Amino acid sequence: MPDRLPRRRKETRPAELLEAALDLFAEKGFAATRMEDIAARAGASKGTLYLYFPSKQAVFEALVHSALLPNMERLEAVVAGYEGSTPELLRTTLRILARLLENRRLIVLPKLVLAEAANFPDLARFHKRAVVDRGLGLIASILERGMARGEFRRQNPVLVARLFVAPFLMMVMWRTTFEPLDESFAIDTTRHLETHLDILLRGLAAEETP
Amino acid sequence: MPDRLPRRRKETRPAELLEAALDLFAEKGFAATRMEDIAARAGASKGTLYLYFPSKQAVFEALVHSALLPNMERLEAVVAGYEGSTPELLRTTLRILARLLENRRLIVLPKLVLAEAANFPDLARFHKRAVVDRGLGLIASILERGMARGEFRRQNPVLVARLFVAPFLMMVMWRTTFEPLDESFAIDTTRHLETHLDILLRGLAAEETP
Amino acid sequence: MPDRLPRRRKETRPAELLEAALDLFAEKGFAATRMEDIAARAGASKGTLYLYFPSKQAVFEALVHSALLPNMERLEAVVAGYEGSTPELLRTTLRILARLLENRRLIVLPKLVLAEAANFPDLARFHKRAVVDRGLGLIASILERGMARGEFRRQNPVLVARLFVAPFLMMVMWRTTFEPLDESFAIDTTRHLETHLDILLRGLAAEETP
Amino acid sequence: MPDRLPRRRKETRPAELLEAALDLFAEKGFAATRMEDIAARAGASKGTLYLYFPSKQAVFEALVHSALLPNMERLEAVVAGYEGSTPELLRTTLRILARLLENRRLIVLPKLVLAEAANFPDLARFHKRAVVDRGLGLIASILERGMARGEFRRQNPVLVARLFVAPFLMMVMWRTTFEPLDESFAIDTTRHLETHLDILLRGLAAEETP
DNA sequence: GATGAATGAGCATTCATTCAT
DNA sequence: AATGAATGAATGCTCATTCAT
Repeated sequence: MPDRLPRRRKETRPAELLEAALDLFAEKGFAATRMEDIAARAGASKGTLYLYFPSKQAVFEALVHSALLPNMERLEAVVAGYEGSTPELLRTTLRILARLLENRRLIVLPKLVLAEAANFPDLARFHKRAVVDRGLGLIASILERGMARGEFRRQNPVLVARLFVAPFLMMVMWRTTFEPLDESFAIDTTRHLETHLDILLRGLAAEETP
Repeated sequence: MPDRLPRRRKETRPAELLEAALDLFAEKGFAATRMEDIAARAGASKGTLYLYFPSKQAVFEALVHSALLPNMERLEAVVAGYEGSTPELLRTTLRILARLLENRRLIVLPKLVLAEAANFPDLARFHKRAVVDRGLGLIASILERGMARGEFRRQNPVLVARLFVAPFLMMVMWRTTFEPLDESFAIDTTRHLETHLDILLRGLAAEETP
Repeated sequence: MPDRLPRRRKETRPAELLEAALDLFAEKGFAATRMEDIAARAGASKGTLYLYFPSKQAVFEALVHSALLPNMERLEAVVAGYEGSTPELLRTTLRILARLLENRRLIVLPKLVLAEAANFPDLARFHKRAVVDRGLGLIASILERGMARGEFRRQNPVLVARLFVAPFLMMVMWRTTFEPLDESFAIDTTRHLETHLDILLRGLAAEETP
Repeated sequence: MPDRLPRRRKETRPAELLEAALDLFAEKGFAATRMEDIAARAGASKGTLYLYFPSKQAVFEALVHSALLPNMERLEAVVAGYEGSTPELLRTTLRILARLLENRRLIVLPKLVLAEAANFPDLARFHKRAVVDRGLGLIASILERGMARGEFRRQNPVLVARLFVAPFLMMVMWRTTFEPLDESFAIDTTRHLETHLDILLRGLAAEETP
């Protein structure tokens, strides 16, 4: 009887399956990951996987929902409650995002969404709305706060938000694309992003009013 | 009368086939594009396609080689012959790259390479060496020129080169991923990149020496 | 009502599939037999065939293993337990092998192995070791027994074993190659082999010791 | 002008093409040999090959005709003119055939005919008539001569002819199937056949009439 | 709830053969 | 006579999905 604890797992099963799926998607990409492999890694059978998710695409979508949205909300909460200077808020935001980039499994999700967008336009649309637009909106609101407080010079906040985010995208693509090829391709994320912020803050600084 | 000159097209056929492949890869991605479709769009048969390219992967590779390398070389030539101020050189570089971004078909190639890197690591390695590293090296050399001439403050040039490039990557991903979903998602590339350069140049400007 | 009991046939399926494969290989040869045909003849789908055998070659190999080895063992057991005179043992051996030749489906396997040896060298190697060498060794041991007991004159037993076997090979090739072309090409196997044994035994007989 | 002697080869071209085909069939078997390869090895183009042979099967047939029949005729001539004892004639016949077996390229033809018989029944039929039946007939006539002259005891000559030939078939299959796998699998053809003849002649010897 | 045997649509690739030049 | 570009039928294999147990 090596097979104890069979029931009662109903609650945890979906999470276990998603975790297995995330691992495999990270390792081999979406197309190369077989439903059977996902089930096997989660210690379940193919049938069970289909019990919780009606299709491979559904697994992918659930993964995106479950992994990205909580982080989104956490970040929004931090920003909402912030009291200090806007440059400091921007630095805090950058560091929170940088910490997310450290999570080797999490980081593959945006890459996957981008890579598979042509195959799953609905998912891409959802991701744009729920992650991209919402994230850019959050950054833009920070920038507006800075402009309103005279800390930044006037600029289109949405536009700058995209520029603020671009180096994160670069890191996502680099780490998911090139780093797996060879360890020596690794980049120092922190330095990359701190330099980014440094240049950005100087570039955004309000004109000296002599 | 599209059906004249059937034989002796050995010279033009590969280019026609690559063009068709690029169109389809752009539309549907690599995996979803069938060899038969490529051939058909080029007005040829499957067998003819295999006459010129031994595999689907080979088509992809030939596409990357033929489309990216010439532009790389053109850019290097411009930079090598430049005489004016470094900020102007950076602006010229940005505009050349921006114009490449306008090419709706060309732009899908980097996206594809990134998306398929896991499936074609050799191609990814080649692309990193021949496009990414080479391109970043070129930008870094421009930045070094500016620092040497006292136009920019001292910074790690490779690091800054990556920051210079990040918004281009963002545009590539945006235009290939989100714009096809809905026309209204389009971004004004020029404004995006000009703002980027504006902030970057300010952020990099040499300290006032009073 | 051939369509009952669709599931839970895991135990019997491989044998059914191999039987179908043997039929088709016998009829059309290895190359000309399609996996789909094998599956269809076994009342299964292509996918099911691949569920049990990872490739066409694997089907072939399983067939060779499953059909030849048991007979090999049976024959060895008979020889090992034999008590009578060696000429009688040789005659018994010949009759057992002759009976195997009667099996119209079994007989195609050696023919196939020979015909496909260039395409499947590993299989050929295995077959040489597991069937040819082992069989020749068995015959050689019988011949040695006869020589040791003074029933046969001294001769290289391995060499003679090959001569003992040659007419069986001839029957295999004849029946698989020429008989299918025309019924009238049939040969009386029994007479062929009994004559063979008759001549061989006389040719091997110990010199009269006057 | 590296391309001299273009014309005038009309006579030799077919022979060159057949030689190339024989080489390749010997190396890789019939199915695995591509028409393009045959043409290339003969220094010609695919089109030229089709100029002389209407199909791959036709190449095969021409090969069988051109390579086997002359040897057949040569052997018949030797037998027809023979004057000595029948055992000696049998030994001479055996040696002529043994020498043919030494020809590594020639030897693959019977193997190919057997292997491909299912795919080319017409060729198999032709081969049976023109080579097998004719050859067995020749041997049978020698055996009849020996029985008529009281050198051999009475036996069905056709039946014994097949037994005489069986070890040659074994050598053909062995050398074409197992020897290419590993040099160490080589057999001493001469000893094999001489032992065969020795046993056969004893086995056939007329009864001592005391 | 859970299983895993069964399905079959889908696609890359090969190569004998044709025929305009 | 000779070429070689073009064709397209044919087939092994994969894997998401279904469903009887």
